[in-house]
Amino acid sequence: MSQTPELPVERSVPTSADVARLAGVSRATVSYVLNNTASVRISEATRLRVRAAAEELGYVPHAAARSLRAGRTRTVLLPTAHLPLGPLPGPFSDEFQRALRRLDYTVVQYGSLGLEGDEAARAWAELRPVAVVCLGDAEPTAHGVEVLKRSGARAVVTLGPHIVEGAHALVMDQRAVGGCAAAHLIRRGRRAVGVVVPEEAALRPTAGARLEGAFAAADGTGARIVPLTMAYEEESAAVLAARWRALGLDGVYAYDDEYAMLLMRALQDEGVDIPGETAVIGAGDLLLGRLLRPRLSTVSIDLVSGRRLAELVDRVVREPATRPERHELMAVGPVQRESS
Amino acid sequence: MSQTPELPVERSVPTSADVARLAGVSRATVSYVLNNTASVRISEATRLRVRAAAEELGYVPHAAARSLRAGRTRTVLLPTAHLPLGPLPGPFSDEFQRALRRLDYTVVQYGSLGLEGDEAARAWAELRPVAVVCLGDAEPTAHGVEVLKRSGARAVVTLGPHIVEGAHALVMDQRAVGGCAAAHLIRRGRRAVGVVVPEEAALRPTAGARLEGAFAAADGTGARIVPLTMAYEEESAAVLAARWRALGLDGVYAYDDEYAMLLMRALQDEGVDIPGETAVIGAGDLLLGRLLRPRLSTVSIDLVSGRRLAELVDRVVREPATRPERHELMAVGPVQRESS
DNA sequence: TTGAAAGCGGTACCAT
DNA sequence: ATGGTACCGCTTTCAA
Repeated sequence: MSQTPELPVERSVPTSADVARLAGVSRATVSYVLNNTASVRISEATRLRVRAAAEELGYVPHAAARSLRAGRTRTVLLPTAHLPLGPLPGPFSDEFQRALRRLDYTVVQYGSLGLEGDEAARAWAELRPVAVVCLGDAEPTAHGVEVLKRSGARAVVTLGPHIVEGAHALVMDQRAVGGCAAAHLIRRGRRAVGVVVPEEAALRPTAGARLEGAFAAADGTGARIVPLTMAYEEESAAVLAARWRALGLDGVYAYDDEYAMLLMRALQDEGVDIPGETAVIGAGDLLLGRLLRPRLSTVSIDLVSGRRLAELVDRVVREPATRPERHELMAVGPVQRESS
Repeated sequence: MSQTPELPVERSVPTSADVARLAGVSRATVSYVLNNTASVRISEATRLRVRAAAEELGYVPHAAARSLRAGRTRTVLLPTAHLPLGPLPGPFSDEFQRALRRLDYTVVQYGSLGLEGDEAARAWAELRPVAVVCLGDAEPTAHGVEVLKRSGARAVVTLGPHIVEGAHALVMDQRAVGGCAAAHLIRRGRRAVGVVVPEEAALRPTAGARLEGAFAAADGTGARIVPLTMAYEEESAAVLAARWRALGLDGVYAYDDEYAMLLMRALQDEGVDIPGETAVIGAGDLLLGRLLRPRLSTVSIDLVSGRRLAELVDRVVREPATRPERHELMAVGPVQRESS
């Protein structure tokens, strides 16, 4: 408190009025210049004065004031329950964000960790996003969608497994993943197929859909599906592996590659031959799956490009009359390696 | 710009004035009731009427209007270049966010993908966050910090490797990670230690700091450090492995566990004995590292709890006079397994 | 070419 | 116990 020359610490934040004063013009002029408003012609001299003043003051426009006045935002909200975006690969979200930014949206990710259902939707609605894109975890309820729409959201898009009533759904059907995995195992002659369902709560929606898909794939083939719960921990995998032979399974789809790698190692430690005794398949086609021996079979999940999803969002925003559609955003296919 | 195609469906978003009208009270009263303003006493009957009206209309307050009036937000901005949060483990960020929410902040992650340096800082400043916490990637420049402060940010916290001038820095020194890894290898008798530097641009800051730490650890020990670039792809690892013997290294610290697993497999395929011929160590203590054989040695990175970091942020926000400090937020330690 | 002024949706002070 | 009202910072008619 005594050494530095008393900086007026609480110097107030510069507003467009400050810029106007310094440049000797009106606030309106400042707005015109800084926004390059095409419908108004401002002399070059004035433009320079305004720009210089803004620069000197370190003026940054106030987004809240701007959107309050405009009556709408360009905010696209991505709610996330779990931080590393649920079941989506990194490159996809990167591309998605870039594309949205190029379309002049402000992409904001809102961590909804402590919030439940409708409470979360309310919190999102307070920000008046023009669109809400739910990437897998953090699904909105039907009522939540209603709240968002009422608050001005022109597009509520869900990539989750279910169609949420009222949402302009772009459905990414996780059932296809489970179906593909189970079908692959059955095609290769397995008749008793375990399906790992992670205990982690955040993965439940995805896991449930994948399991559902596995059941559907087994339907009418004579093969049976056995759900198995497991946590992402070595011990949990070991416990499951210990009772493996009692289960009498000859194949297992282990939710995703990480769970599959974990389980496969536990089974090997238990002396289970893979794929002889039990075939193993994961999902996601992680690079690391190729490092184990035997190499891990997997289900590759190709998403539509982030760019295309961004364009879809943009279209719905501009024409909210668009009927909720069901776009297929995901292409899945089995990748057979050595574990199946 | 003509963009409102007069949709009849465009029922306007309910405001507190609508609620007031429906409840037959003034806007002030609505505000008092909905915010439970302690300094004002409202009759129970009125409260009920207001609440019912708000409910019926599906009223959600407008965050922008509120913070415009308040003159400040409770927004904590987490800029992220890469979407799944940079080099931080998931549980940490989860906890951090939860804790901030409990302290009544609104946590918003802002994807800064297409933005460069000062441009990014400007974009963040438009949101008038009360605090900005940079979690590793997306470091602000000194000028960026200045812009943020001027725009009203009370705390600019960086967890990156460098102290940014003006930022209330809580430094997470990634150099310690590299130092720990290198020291471990040297302690175990290795004299020529490779350090993998990922080619991925997003990892550069972290990787650079870790490399720097490795150099420092080798200093004066007679051991030498050899930087090696590698991309996160099987082929890149194979290329590196192919010229391994020519490099004459007897140890390698491979940035993190994922790179380490990739490289280790490539080396094994090349016939390099691990750890006999070359010791390998990663960082991050991933579960998957234990699944390979030999089991991967690693550097465990324990962060201060997210809760504590949240409390630090809160303190700086409430007492911005707090001198920029250098907190040690990270505790690292070697975890020796079989690969070293 | 520029300025004055009316709001956007809330909040909080001051009356009543 | 409530209502009236003046703002917050910015955009955008409408006039000059």
